[in-house]
Amino acid sequence: MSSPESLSPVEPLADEQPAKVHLPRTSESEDLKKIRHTTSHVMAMAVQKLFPKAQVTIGPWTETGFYYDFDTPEPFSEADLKAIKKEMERIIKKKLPVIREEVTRAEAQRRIEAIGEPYKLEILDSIQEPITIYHLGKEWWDLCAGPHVESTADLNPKAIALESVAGAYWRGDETKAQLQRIYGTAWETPEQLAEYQRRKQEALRRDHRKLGRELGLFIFSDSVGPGLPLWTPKGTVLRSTLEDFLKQEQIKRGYLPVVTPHVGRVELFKTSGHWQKYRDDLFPMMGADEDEGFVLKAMNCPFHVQIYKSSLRSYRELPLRLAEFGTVYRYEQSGELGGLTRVRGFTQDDAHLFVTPEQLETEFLKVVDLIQSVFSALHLTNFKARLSFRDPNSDKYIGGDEAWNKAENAIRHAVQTLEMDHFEGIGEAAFYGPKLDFMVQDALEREWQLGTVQVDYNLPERFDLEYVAEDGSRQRPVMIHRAPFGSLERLIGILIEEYAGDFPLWLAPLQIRLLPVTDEQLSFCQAVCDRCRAANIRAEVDTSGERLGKMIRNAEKEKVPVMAVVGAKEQEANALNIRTRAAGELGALAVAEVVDRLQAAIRDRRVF
RNA sequence: GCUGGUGUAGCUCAGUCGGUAGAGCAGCUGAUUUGUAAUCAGCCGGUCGCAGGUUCAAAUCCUGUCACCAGCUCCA
Repeated sequence: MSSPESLSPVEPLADEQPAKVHLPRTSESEDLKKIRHTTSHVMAMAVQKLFPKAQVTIGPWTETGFYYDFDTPEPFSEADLKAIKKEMERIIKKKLPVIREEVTRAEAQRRIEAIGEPYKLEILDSIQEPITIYHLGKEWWDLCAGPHVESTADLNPKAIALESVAGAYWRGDETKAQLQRIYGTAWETPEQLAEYQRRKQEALRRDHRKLGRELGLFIFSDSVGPGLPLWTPKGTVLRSTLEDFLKQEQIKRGYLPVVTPHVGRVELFKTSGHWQKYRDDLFPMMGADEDEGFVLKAMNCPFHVQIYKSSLRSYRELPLRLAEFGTVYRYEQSGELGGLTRVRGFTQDDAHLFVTPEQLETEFLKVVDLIQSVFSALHLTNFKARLSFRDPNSDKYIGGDEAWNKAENAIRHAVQTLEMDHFEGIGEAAFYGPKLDFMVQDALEREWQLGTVQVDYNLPERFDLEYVAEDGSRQRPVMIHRAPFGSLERLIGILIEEYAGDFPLWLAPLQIRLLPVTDEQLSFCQAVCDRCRAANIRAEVDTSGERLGKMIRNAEKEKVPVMAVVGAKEQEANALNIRTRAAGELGALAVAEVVDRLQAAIRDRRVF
């Protein structure tokens, strides 16, 4: 991964929340791969022993464990899982040898037909030679590419756990049968298993849903509806600080701010093509079935396009960069919603760049540079860049081959120029063009897309956009859609987990809290607080009348970065006794010095 | 949307075999005026997610429904 120059030194985080612990993953260890493969076979064998009617389908390993899908008349209960685990222990104790056998396609087919498992036949059709079968002693076998351990004696039942049951569609296809999937995890030693489980617990502690409630950043209300977060005062400070930060960066780079409505005519989205493509995801409003009807805005592009179209554009005006923090609404499937990472109403830090074909690559590079500098200011170093290209065998994309190839090459070239670590995701493109996505992981190591840059030859076509070129001819501009944050909601969710709630000073909803040792210092504290606020520092006085120890405890729990203790001595000397979360007690400092240092630290996005 | 799990006070959680709900924290009030992570006492707080059903009696059993969590599918 490229490491762009940091805009500010890395801020140390208070270590109350342990740092992420890296566990060995299957992709890194051949031994774990073997263990998980064999364990999954043992589980399938156990299931078939206890539930002879269960059809076994497929059972790969995952990064932290394994799963197997079964077609059963009755879903598995928790009691069933316990019984299956017991049966697995019995099988492991038998010390069955794991034997690899290479067979011809015809032979494999004959054997599968003999045991009557139609799912295996489908799998057989889709796999390449050589076809291998792995046996557990003489009692059970399955098609499997391996590798496996040599004997079930190599498995440690105490390092294995069955975790959950979930529905999963056969071959991931919604229209096909839903199977019962059992997830498990397997390790070399019980200690590794315990470490893995402890790690999952820890992830739960830095979960943004939990921290968001504890720190009072946002809420959900049953009366408002699922997937619609409400921002409390503290969360709103965080939001607008991020917004202001990006707005300033954008002004420096020649973006022009715009504001567009939250609803628009159905007709607009028919022209853009979104209506046909994403009909079910739009929130309908009155008369949405007719062209005169309205829907809630689900994307900003068609609105910005209207602004572009509002006058005849000259090549001298391009690139035209229209930016808006646009709130959009999408009716996501209910099972998809979760915390701030997947919501139904969210604010995109959206901008649309209208450029000439010649400007495309330069502008694309500039956008990527902006995204990199934003990520670096936020200390989000743990991201991956994904080149999202179309699947050449699918027909869900709009636009000609030539335009697609041109755009894909431009993106590839840009990424190479910036020497950015990346991977290609075939079939991940938007229907109107290829894109470059920035992926980050949440506390539970699930991947989310944040920033995105998308090239679009389609909308200019559909809306018949033009500019007047140097030679007086009418030309078609290219559009770049881009959102460094992706959505403010998702970004904040990820940031809460990344920082474990411990926001850097410049982002912290409250930056300094003044703690009067006795009521005698209340008015002095109030005066200092006013002075801080006048200097744009987010300050507050603790008026609870509690003892100092309790006030400090409360401030620490709320993760206030700077605390100022004020007793008789400090008031006398016009000073503050500073304690920071990151560095502890710093001793007495003059009020003026504290204000200056705070201002500078906030401006430079540093620690106090 | 599908499969499984979970819903008890603002938060974290008890609640046995069906017999009309309990703790800590938070909040409020009072006393205390306190020097670097919890001062003491009292008080307030619940249609047990919601709606039906079974029963003399339901937080507890049954059905439906809503929300949340994990996974699947989708994702501009």
